[in-house]
Amino acid sequence: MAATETLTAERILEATEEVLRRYGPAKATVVDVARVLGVSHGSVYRHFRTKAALREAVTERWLERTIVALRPYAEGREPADERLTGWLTALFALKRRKAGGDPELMATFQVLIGENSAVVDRHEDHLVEQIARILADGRDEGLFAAPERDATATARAVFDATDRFHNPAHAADWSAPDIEVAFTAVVSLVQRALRA
Amino acid sequence: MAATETLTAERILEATEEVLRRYGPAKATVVDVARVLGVSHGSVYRHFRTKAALREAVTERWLERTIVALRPYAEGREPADERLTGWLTALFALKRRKAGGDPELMATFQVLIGENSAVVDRHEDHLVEQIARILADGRDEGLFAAPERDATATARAVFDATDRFHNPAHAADWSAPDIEVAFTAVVSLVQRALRA
DNA sequence: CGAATGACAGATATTGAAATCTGTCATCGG
DNA sequence: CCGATGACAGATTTCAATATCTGTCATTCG
Repeated sequence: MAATETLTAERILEATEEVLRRYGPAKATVVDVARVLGVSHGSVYRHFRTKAALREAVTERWLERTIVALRPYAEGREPADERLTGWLTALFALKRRKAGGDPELMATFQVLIGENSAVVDRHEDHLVEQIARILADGRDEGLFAAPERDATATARAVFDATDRFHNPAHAADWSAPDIEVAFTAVVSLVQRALRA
Repeated sequence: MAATETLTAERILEATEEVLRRYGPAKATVVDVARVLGVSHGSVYRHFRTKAALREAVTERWLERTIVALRPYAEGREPADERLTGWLTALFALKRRKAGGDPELMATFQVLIGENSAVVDRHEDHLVEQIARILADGRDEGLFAAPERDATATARAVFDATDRFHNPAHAADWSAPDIEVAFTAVVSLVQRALRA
């Protein structure tokens, strides 16, 4: 293949993603990754100590994309209530599109998530921080009531309350006919709870 | 064993539950059930058309117990907001005790739930109806605002918002140290949303 | 006569031998 | 000198032969 290019962690991660896509989490091997790159599997171990570390890095990269996609809502200048609904809707749409568009890839992703709970915990903290930022802005704008405790705790509650609409564990439910209705109902419940 | 007693659907269900407990969902067979009862497996098929129907019946029985345990809250005479918190807390405690006390049994239960989504859907409808009843009482008492749509839709939103604290898919999270805090935060979010 | 049995066919699960994979490391080549 | 290689040991997975299970039904038993 492109044996001329130097072997970087980045290129290995891309190849790993491709192998995971093609063979799924059960059959994707380090040897497969090396084959895609046209190198020996020993070379892969120069950049990643174990297969688990490699898969963890892929998981991290994958989750990072969600953070980036949601940043516009977290950092926007619109009224906080609109940004919150926008953020929640965007997150749901993102996950749902991924789950609906390629169920196998979603299943793969779910396996990786299950393997890397520490990475997922950090990712959730990032998401909750984005919500907390919207809540803090909302309080400053007088749209949201001042939280009883800190904004992060309330943000976590909002994240937990909408769990059914972003946690991949529920992906199977997202093709139900009335899922949109259920989502809208929970979002307006949350909005009512926050309103000043 | 007690070959003198007549073979009833009830006795078969008890035996099936025991076999599921002992061997788990993967290894529990109709032959095992028959062995526990001291009959031939053909006799079991006189009462249940298939193994799937037998497992479905066990699942239904299992879920029914939750409905019964929560009825006092659904039908109590205390103020509706207290009843709602009580109901949600009782449901969480029930599931959590089951998950924490016997993780293997919980895993078995989860497999059965996955196999019988129709039964689970009906069960959820019952639970939502219990919440709806509390909400309707709360509206009559002037504690809760009149719902924008019907009480059942709002009840479903409350059920969905607390999903993380009763859906067995999240059982693994329930031993986290701050799960109580997270639960309390979501419940007070919900209460704030409902308040008149 | 109606409930229970057990032999049976096809489907599913188990098992253990063979193949593949993971992770290491002495060696190679630019 | 430094990244890449490939042989290797132990762990894991695959595969096909074997055993068990599901669901039916003709027959038995009380």
